[in-house]
Amino acid sequence: MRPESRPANKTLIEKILLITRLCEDERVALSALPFHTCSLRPGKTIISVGDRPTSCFIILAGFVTSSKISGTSSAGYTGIHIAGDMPDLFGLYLDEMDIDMRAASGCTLAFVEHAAVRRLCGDHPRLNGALWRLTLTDAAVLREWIINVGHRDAIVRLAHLFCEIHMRMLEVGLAPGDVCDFPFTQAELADATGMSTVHVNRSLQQLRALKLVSFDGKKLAILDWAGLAAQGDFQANYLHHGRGTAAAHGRASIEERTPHV
Amino acid sequence: MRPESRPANKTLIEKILLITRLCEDERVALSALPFHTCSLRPGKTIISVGDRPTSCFIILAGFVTSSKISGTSSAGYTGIHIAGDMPDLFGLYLDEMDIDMRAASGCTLAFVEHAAVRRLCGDHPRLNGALWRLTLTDAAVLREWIINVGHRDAIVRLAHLFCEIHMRMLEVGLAPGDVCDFPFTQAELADATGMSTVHVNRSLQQLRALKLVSFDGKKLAILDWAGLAAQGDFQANYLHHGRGTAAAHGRASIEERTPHV
DNA sequence: CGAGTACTTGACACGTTTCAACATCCGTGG
DNA sequence: CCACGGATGTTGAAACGTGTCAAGTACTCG
Repeated sequence: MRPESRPANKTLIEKILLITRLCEDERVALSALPFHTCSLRPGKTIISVGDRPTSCFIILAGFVTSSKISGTSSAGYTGIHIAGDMPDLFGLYLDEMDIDMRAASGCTLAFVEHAAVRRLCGDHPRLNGALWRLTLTDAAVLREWIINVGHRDAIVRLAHLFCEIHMRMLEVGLAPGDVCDFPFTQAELADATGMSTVHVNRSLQQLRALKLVSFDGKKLAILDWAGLAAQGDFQANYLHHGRGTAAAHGRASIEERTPHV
Repeated sequence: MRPESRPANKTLIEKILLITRLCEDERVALSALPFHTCSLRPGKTIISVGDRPTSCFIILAGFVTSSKISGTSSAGYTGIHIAGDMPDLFGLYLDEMDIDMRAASGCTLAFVEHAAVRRLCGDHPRLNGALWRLTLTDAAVLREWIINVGHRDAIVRLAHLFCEIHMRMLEVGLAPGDVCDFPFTQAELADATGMSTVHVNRSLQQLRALKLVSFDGKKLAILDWAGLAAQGDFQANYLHHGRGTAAAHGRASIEERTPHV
């Protein structure tokens, strides 16, 4: 409730540093962002379809899921968000939320008022770009999910999901020794992959039998990265790691790309 | 090649007007954007995975598809883009393209250099916001596609796709009398919905038998909107029509949204 | 007119879902 | 401490939706 004073949005800064270089000025501005943290129990709803939030949040710890068709028995996840993510940043420019978001585990969030973010973006063009880019990499993950749930079959789907989560956890330093938290039930994996709980169970057993992963509903351990990536048809390019080129030196010019017909 | 002089980015302005109010200043700046148009034959590749474009394009006429796993026989569409869209705007901040884009029909595109767009965004904060918002509504469509291909069955999937395309065409004035162009083969619908060509054919026949749509590979006519929307589990909210509220008067405050646990 | 492309149809195979029963784990309260 | 109950995981058998294969038809364009 009351604005916290400790500089805990270090998490966001680190995340942004993954993709953009910041000057001192910009770091200071980021650190000065007013926010307040709060802790949520697993299962707690954060936002619902139709909401018009005036703030957005950074996940400091834990997991958050996005879903649609909440009414029905099966949820239909559109995304899984981990520490460092800012999953509802898109609310900054979208009128109404089109998804529900829930705390998939106990988690702590840092809320920032939209107004403050807008001010930040106005004052610091490169931070504006960095945040915009954050929403674009999220969109890139959405594209991959479309392929995953729509065009790959069960075992591949699951393997791919594990690869993605693990890779993203690695990126933010949360997967030491190829092990990371992943407190999801098989039913939740079913929601994330568009399969039935029973089939998730069976596919999991196959992945275990192949000695690719170990997963107990709490921790995810990758036993054989190359093998799992092969099994999961996983190429990490869509995650857009590394610093973006705001002043891109592209190789392909317009002429090369669009031969006139 | 040579910068065109006629003011044909009217299309983009109209699109942006759908979501944001512009002042005279901003309209002038938009109209002054240097661009050059080109026409493409159907099937022409526009961008490929790995490209690092230095410009982006607005679709002035025709249809463009985004896809992944291009190598394989079946394509795996991640999106269908129509006139007024700026489907690769995300390249402005993403290093490498993670999708392929093809002209699905003959189409004419207007290319704008990234540098020019960046300048525009720097000079006009509200245009910056409008373009950002464009990428966010695209992302909202991606979320819906995840649900569509992952959680709905064949007939519903197809019906939903038809609803979406038609609604978006309506939005930009290209579906007078509930009829719009939609020059796609059944094989392409299969790529877009993650089903086999044969099953697309059979599902189509069911939709026709229900007198919901008429579709001949060129034109799409909605015969019964309410019926089709029901059949397709379609709610238009995710398209985020109407003007966004950059200075949102939200009802839900942080306190309401996030009870402290 | 011929050839290629798109569409249509039928029969069959297969992956996945559903249902139902059972086992296991874990927190809670007696 | 143990007993209980609920949620989670596991297993089998059967039903169903969708994919695959293969043949055939209709259309379009040169």
